[in-house]
Amino acid sequence: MTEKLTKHDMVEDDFDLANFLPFLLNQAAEESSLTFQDVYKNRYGMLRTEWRVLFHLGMYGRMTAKEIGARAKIHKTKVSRAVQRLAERRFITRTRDSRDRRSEHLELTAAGEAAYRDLRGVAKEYDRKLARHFTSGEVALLRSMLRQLAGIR
Amino acid sequence: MTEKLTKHDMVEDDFDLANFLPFLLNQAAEESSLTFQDVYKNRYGMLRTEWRVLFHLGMYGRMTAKEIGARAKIHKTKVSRAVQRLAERRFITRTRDSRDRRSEHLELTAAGEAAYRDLRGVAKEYDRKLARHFTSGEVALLRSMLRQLAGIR
DNA sequence: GGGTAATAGTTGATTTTGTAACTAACAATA
DNA sequence: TATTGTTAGTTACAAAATCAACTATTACCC
Repeated sequence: MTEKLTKHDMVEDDFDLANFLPFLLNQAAEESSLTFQDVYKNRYGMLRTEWRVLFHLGMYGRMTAKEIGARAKIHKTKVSRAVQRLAERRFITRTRDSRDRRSEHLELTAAGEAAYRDLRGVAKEYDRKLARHFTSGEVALLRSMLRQLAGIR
Repeated sequence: MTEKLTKHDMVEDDFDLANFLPFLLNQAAEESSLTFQDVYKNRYGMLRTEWRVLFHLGMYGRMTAKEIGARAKIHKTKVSRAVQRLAERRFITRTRDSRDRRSEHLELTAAGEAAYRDLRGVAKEYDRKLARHFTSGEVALLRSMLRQLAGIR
């Protein structure tokens, strides 16, 4: 006597959306961002985009808004607003390019540099904490895969 | 003659923010979401949260807004609004629980089910495409690590 | 050179999200 | 059964993201 099965009792497909990579990536990204967000938010009143801009400038040095957008894949309007706020708070300086006066070069001030170092220290610690769950080989592989998925070659 | 080095020439630290896990996770998540977003956005006019709610209902069947929020870690206000929109568009039905009239049970309509199947098919194909860059062992490890980082045990 | 297209960055309008306060229903306890 | 506390879900308002249009400047090219 075969009873009627609901659609959810039947195995229709071997694909399980709970393992869908974009879904898992988003969940992991969101979860791992939250803890760190508290730090730059509470300690420096920064938004996520601002922290990203700050860390790109801290990591690679002087560059234009466009370059930051390209590297970090942040839309130019977001970069523009983040730059405004960071400049207001004296974390960065903006200087027009003399040869192409449309663009301007952004650079960390001493205060920006200090914030960057501070946050980088926290980030380092937090990264260690996240990596602690895995072997160093696993973490290396994870980073490499994420870089590839992110389109960073 | 030791020249003055700029701060970026010096190695101050072994930690490179370009490898910061939350950063890499976000980049990978964003990149991998974009392609798929186009599908549910253009094909069904859905937002990300709506697609997520739809797929939870499609995957696990009838459940309440609260359960969806708990499983997918989506805030209740986001779920509430997604449910409203999905119900307006007749992708889901809402029926009050007779024993506890605060909560209601959500279920896919035929149209919702069709959309779910369609999108799941696209997702499956896309997942395969993403996984193609790696060995199956690598992908399995990746998923498992992401689950752990996401706090899904 | 003059006209057109392209580029860097900004601004404004519209959507979407986040936060907090709220309603309605239920539970527990005295 | 009144009192107080919880819970499911909604709503209102503020914050932020998105999208399109805009300014100013440079590049192209006839």
